[in-house]
Amino acid sequence: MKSGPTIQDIAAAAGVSKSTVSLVLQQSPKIRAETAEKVREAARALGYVYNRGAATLRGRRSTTIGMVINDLTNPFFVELLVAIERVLAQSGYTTLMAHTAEDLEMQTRVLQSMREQNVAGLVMSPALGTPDSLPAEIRSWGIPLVLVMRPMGTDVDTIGVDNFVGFQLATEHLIEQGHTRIAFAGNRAGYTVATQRRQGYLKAMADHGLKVDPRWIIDVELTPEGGRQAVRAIFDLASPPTAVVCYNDQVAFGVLRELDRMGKRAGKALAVVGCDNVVASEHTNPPLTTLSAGADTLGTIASETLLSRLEESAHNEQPIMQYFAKPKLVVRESSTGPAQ
Amino acid sequence: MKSGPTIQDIAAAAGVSKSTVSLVLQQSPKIRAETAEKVREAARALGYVYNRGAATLRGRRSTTIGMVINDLTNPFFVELLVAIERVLAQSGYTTLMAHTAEDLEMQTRVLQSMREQNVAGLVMSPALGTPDSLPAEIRSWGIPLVLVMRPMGTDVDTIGVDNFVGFQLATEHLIEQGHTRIAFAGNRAGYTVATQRRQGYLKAMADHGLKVDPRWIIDVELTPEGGRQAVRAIFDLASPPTAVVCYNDQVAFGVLRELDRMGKRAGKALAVVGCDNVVASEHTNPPLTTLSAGADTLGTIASETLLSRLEESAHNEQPIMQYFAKPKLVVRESSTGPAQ
DNA sequence: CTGAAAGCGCTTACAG
DNA sequence: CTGAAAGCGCTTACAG
Repeated sequence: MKSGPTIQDIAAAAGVSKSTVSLVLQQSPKIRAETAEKVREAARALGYVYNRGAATLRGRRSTTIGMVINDLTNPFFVELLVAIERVLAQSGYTTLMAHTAEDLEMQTRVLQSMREQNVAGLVMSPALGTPDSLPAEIRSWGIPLVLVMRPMGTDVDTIGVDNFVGFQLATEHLIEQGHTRIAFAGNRAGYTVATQRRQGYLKAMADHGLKVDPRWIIDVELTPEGGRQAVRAIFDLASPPTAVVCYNDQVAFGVLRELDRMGKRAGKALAVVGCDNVVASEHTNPPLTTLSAGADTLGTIASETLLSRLEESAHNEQPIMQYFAKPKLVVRESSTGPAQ
Repeated sequence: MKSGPTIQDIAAAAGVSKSTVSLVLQQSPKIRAETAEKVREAARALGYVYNRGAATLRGRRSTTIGMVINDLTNPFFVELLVAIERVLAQSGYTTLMAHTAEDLEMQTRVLQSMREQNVAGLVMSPALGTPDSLPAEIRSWGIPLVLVMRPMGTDVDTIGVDNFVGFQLATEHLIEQGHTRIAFAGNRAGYTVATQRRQGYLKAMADHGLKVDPRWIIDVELTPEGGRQAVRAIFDLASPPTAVVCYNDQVAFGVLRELDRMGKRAGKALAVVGCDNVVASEHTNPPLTTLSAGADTLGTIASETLLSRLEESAHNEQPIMQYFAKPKLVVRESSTGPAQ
């Protein structure tokens, strides 16, 4: 860190005061055009770089936003992150990113670090097992928080998907294809999102008068390896299901892989539906039918929710935002077989 | 941003001076243990949060590292990012992340923003078409720079892979399987990394006395869609190649997909090798043979290179680091067929 | 081992 | 429309 010219140096070069330089840099209309031009010229000539840290300290408002993500190995979150970063950058904010890898201790460290860095706001997808009290704690720090994908009560701005409706949709699609024995892969006990998804599945089954064998509801890790286990569990049954709804695309990828290894074809031996519509789902063999929440749209809404919180004053507080997008089903070969 | 207690408040509560509090927070051995404990207790009681921005301003050294990545949709870079972040966090640094999406204007903006944020150092995978002068320019800013994956001359610390050796290896593996007509998918004119990879491929072919039809060297986008085009180009030839070396796993995914669509099986109709060993390469159908550079190792080395630059003084400058890992070939079914 | 003082680079009322 | 002055929260020589 060698320290370059400061506004003081510009002021001297342009023959004005520090205050004037500062106002010019903030594009203040209070400064005459010629003066402003003279100042900008001097700044350019000196190779001036604005010191945002000093401005934050003095001005008491920061332009960095913290983004805490639980799982960057899931491409859906990468797409979400990219979308959020894009919108925030357009509004002049810098994104401080952190990855918790579903580790609560890491999450605590990361949040601490973000406080120390003086973030103006926080977008967060909480790690599994995050205590329900965390949103209230963050609020007590005076940092606006928007939760993404993983709801934690109704007191905090939340952007996510309607998992119940989505999994109902996915299950009904399989029922329409003539399936009556449908499994659910990726149930995780005590995990809100998994519960919502399971209940959407159960609702669709019940609505169509289909019985569900408890062994069809398979608790596996939410990874490709989990998906492979699920397939083995399914074909271990005396009369195995003919279709499976997977917790997400990662699980579905494992399902497709294990089917292939067994010499079976997804869509024929077992109809498969995923969730997230990650880019790779279009390129699997066969291509994966999956629920699309639109990472791009969700990221945009999340950013905009946070931005409007940052702009609001004490008098014009807006109501809590709870937005759950209705997913769409993108039908590909894994659920229909090559015939269609 | 509500402003909490400062070291001044702690000093008052603990009955010591500001200086003492500051020293305690820096774990200075100059302070007696009892005094330190008293100060820490007061800080805890007041709910104190360290203001890193103020410290940076006064101390003239920053603890944030900028990380500029060209393509987060490629999971390899995500793995790299995660590794780098982990190592830097262990050394007390915070990572400021930015994604350029191969856009030069975006890259310029992002670098500007990082300068304003006072980053102590920069890890960067430059966007395609970055001018050769950029590393020198960044050096002139006084910010240490480590390049990852994409070399730009020998004057700057660079961590990457030996693409030449890697693609030689990949091609030789296919030759050992009995292939003599081998294509290269993902040549991009004027792109250093693509050139290195192509030359590794050509070397292996030449070493084994195999001729290369120019139409086997296929220039496509470095995406799954590019891979699909490559397959169509291959089977349009009168006597098509029986194997293909792909620029990276993304391209290979498209190749596998298009083969499947044509009712052909990778490993039988066409042997396929990728590069990067991204997590998903293990879960394709069939699983993908690919070059592994070890994102984790590379990320660790890159971070450590940067950290040692940050610690060095003017007197003990270390030589430029140019580290190119020899990739390993992970052999899976896409290059051997199910027989093996 | 601890305290008083200066100052990092900026912004923001307050005068004029 | 512009300038002089105070101060954001911290660190770092310098005394003692």
